[in-house]
Amino acid sequence: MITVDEQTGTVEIDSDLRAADGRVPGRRGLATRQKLLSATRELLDSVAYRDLKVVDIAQEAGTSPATFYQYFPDVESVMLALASDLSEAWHGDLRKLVSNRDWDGDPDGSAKVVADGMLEFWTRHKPVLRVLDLASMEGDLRFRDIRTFLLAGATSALMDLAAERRIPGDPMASAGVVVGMLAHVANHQHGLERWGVSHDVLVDTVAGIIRRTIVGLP
Amino acid sequence: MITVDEQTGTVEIDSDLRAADGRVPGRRGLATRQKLLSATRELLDSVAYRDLKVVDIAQEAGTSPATFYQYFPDVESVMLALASDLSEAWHGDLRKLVSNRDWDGDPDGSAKVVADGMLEFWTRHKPVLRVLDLASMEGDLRFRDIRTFLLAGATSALMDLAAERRIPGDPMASAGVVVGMLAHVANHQHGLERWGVSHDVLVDTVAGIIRRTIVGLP
DNA sequence: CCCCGGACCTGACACAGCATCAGATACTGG
DNA sequence: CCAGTATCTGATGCTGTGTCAGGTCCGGGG
Repeated sequence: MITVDEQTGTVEIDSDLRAADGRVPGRRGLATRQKLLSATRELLDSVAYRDLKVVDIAQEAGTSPATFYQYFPDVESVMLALASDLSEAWHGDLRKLVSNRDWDGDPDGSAKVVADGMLEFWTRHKPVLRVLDLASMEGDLRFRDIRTFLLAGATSALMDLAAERRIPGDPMASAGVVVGMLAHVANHQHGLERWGVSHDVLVDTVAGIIRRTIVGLP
Repeated sequence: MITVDEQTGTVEIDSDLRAADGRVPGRRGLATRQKLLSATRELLDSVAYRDLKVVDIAQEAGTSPATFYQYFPDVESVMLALASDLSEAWHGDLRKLVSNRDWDGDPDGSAKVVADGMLEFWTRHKPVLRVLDLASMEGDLRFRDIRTFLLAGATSALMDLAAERRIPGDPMASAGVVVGMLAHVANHQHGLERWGVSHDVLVDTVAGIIRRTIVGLP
């Protein structure tokens, strides 16, 4: 459920939030909840997920651990909320990144825009996304569903593209693998750069794979 | 092996393992250490990395937490050891998986064997590898170096292949992206299967990408 | 303006897991 | 069989978790 408040511009996802005691939080409470979410995102830039503690999140948010437990049962749930918000917010944009392109007129340029856009998105939200990835791999269905939803738009758009063009091989598999590749490359960009691969070369390489796998050669 | 003691700043060049008190472990001690490593690997099949506790590892290994600390300073170090062992053991085999192929005579078959082999390897060692991946992403240099070493053989073999064949684009980037793709696909195989992509179709799709990116089309 | 009731926050606490060490136990060579 | 050393662990202080009762804040009715 997504609600948009026209006056404040606030986007509220999941309208039936509850505090630990069953209360429906008001304005002040939601602000605190938001501070906890931001604090978590902030900390995740510098501390490993494994070392992320409730105490630290509370302190970063300028509140106490007890307050934390008013809004989340544990750290994992904060991650779930962060991932869920991200997913709701970007699902559509990622789809558009693929579908709003002129694939017939400029296939190479389109592939490059998609590659660059995905890498940019993944890099910007890396801390949350790598936890989302880990939890999905570990078999947590809640995280996996969120991940699936986040990527579903882009994946199905790529799939349609591949199907339309009668590319040899399974369109679903091709789209899934390409999206996965984008995610992985973004996550390990730093590692690749250490091997002397610049950002631009990376984008070109990935764009080339998209081009050949999804669009096909002329 | 080179070890740097963070606290004293001592650089120790010594292939021998040391217990917490500086002793060189004997047969019995090494067996205990090994039991702790196995217990950790075992537990990682079913519990999330974040929830992996020293107490549980000790219990699974049939010993006490105090003993754990004789051999490892913390859980992260066990992971480091597991990842390092894996890397040493498979570095060469992964290289051979790529280089011992008849790329001229049977490029499609070769690509498929590489795809299948990599996926199989990754799947078999998934619990350790996904932690290795996460820690690398989080910027931990010790893990990143291990990951780099593990993949260096296969990557450079693919790179040579791409360079020999004068494939358009940067060979290093192509090889790195392909290896990353393999890793990612293996990790998220279960998720892709849920979208109705079978293992065989996945192997074919990935093999196709290797074929087109590294070997080129006839 | 004050005061009241509910929304919100937190100090205090009991308990789990971390990390260390001194002393007990088990193995091995002689 | 004993001495000596390798190995193990119970006891312990400390950090972080999760809960609750009671305190603080705030907006609306009198």
